Order: sequence, then C-alpha cells, then structure tokens
Amino acid sequence: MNAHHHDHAPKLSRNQNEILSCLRDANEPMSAYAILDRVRKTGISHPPTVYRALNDLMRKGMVHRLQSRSAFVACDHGACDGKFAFAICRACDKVVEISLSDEDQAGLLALAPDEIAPEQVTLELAGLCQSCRPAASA
Amino acid sequence: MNAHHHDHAPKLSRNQNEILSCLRDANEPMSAYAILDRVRKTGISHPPTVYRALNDLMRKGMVHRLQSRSAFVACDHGACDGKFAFAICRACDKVVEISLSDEDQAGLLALAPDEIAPEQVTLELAGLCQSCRPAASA
DNA sequence: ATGGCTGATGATATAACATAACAGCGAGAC
DNA sequence: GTCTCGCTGTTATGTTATATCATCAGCCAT
Ligand SMILES: [Zn+2]
Ligand SMILES: [Zn+2]
Ligand SMILES: [Zn+2]
Ligand SMILES: [Zn+2]
Repeated sequence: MNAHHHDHAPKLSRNQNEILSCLRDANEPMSAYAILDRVRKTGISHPPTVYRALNDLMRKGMVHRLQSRSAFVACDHGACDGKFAFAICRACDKVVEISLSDEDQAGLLALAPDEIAPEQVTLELAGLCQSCRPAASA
Repeated sequence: MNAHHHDHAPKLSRNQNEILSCLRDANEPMSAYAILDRVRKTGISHPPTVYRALNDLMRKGMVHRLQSRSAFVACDHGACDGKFAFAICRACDKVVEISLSDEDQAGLLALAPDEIAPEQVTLELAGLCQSCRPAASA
C-alpha cells in the first residue's frame, strides 16, 4: 500500500479494486453477472462478492447504477456525490455521465411535491447516439 | 368499477383491464408478481401474461414503471405521454406522480450531451414523505 | 361451412438479477 | 495466545423478466 502519495482516493479492498478496475477497463455499463464473469480469473466467484463490492463502491460514489438497465458503471470523475445523471443510447448502450450543477440539482429537487421532501435524484435520459442515428432518410 | 373517467381511453383487452384495475385499486406501486398474486382469482396465472399486459399498458402510457423499485403504478392522469416523473418516499414507498411541463421536459432533455440525442426522460426523486419524517413539530 | 389468417391468451421453462445467512480467516488489540 | 472485527467465501434461495411454443376466438375469402 502506497501511503505518502496524496491521492484522495479512499482505500479500497482487494475485491473493490478488482471490480472497479474491471468497470473502468470496460468503459461501458456491465451487469453484475458480466462483472462476475470477468473477474473469475482473480478468484471472485460468487454473486454476493460482486454485489458487496459494487454496493461499497456506490456508497463511495465511485460506481453508479443505471436503474433503467440494471447495470453498473464506473464514475467518470473518480467519484461523485449524488449530482450526476446519465444519457444512454437505447441502441448501443453507450453511456455518458452528466455532471449536474448545483442549480440543476436544485431545480430537479424543486419538482418534488410538498408531500415528499426529496433527497436524491435519479435521472436517466434515453435516446440515440450519433453513430446509432439513422443516416438521413432517402 | 365506476368508469367515469374521460373516455379517451383506448380499448383494452380483458387482461389489460384486470391489471390496470388492480393497479388503480392498489393506489401504490406493485411488483409484477404482487399483481400476479392479486389477479389469480380472475384467471391470470403466469408471469408472461402479467408482463404482456403491463408492457401494453406502458406503451399506451396508462401504467408507468418505477425504475428504482422494479415496480409498476397506474398513471394518475389516465395516461401520460412521457412528461412525467415520480417522487418516492424511501421509507413507506408512497409515490406521487409529477407532471412535467413542456419547459421542464425541455430543460431535462437539454441536459443531454451533444453525442446523445435524448428522446425519453426517466426522473425519480427519492426522499421522505410527511408521515415518515421525524416529527419535529415544534 | 371450411380453412387459413391474425391477434390475444395460456403454459412451460429458463434466464437474469439480487440478497439472506452463515462459515472461515487474518490482522491488530490486549 | 486468544479475542474481536472486518473482509471474504460459500450455500442456498428469492425476485424479476423473457423466450418459446401451444391454443383459442374472431374474421373473412372462398
Ligand atoms: Zn459520477
Ligand atoms: Zn448508440
Ligand atoms: Zn402518468
Ligand atoms: Zn413515507
């Protein structure tokens, strides 16, 4: 463990590191079971191990879950604290993480009705990426 | 069931009616399997039947899926055309449907990056409803 | 009427996603 | 040493969703 470098990354366990690396290498959303397949070579071999690490990483903001896909993706920014959204291509599953400004976030929370005091935003925009858009009709 | 809603309703099949009634009666989100349990008495007895009806109803905008809960809820407005969001109590699962104005919707779509042309918004706000909030009634 | 077409439904089987519960192990405290 | 704690491993099961094929009823052309 390299201690005297001042990177601000929280220290991760072996499994958390494996799974985060896997997601970063993939550079696209992966299901928990797809992750499991990829990390079998490192000794991880059961779903709960994967879900534990994913949940820990999500708590740290380093992994996000795409609710509309039941898939997980490494945070583009190392870690986020809740002010993010996603744009997702419905054809090829390409994902772009969107950073929400404080104003964006406030605007979203302001949509909540009086009965519910909102704490957390889940925002996913689905559409088509450039490569998947029909090349001009003929 | 009293059917004094606006009758712009597209005609529904028997199963679609059963399942929509079930969701409207429940007045809260239900999982597909919870729906299945409730409509067994009407003769529906297998998951695909429920999912077929739910998907048809979602296509018609009369049922929405809460992505963060894997649960389904009847549209509060009879039917919506994509401009809705939800606020959800994380303690009691109470759900409030939010109608998005055209401006809200446009604002949300505008968050998408250039690479992805957004078509559809999934927005869910999680928090605590009044009954579930620590009663700080000073 | 017969038979073929179509859309809705029924049924079986299985895939895909997620968690509960308990067992084992290793590092540091004492 | 041995106790405790956090992490990991393992078994078993629960929950959500779909692929696939069979069946049935209405419709309509012949
Ligand atoms: Zn992030
Ligand atoms: Zn694409
Ligand atoms: Zn609605
Ligand atoms: Zn509540």
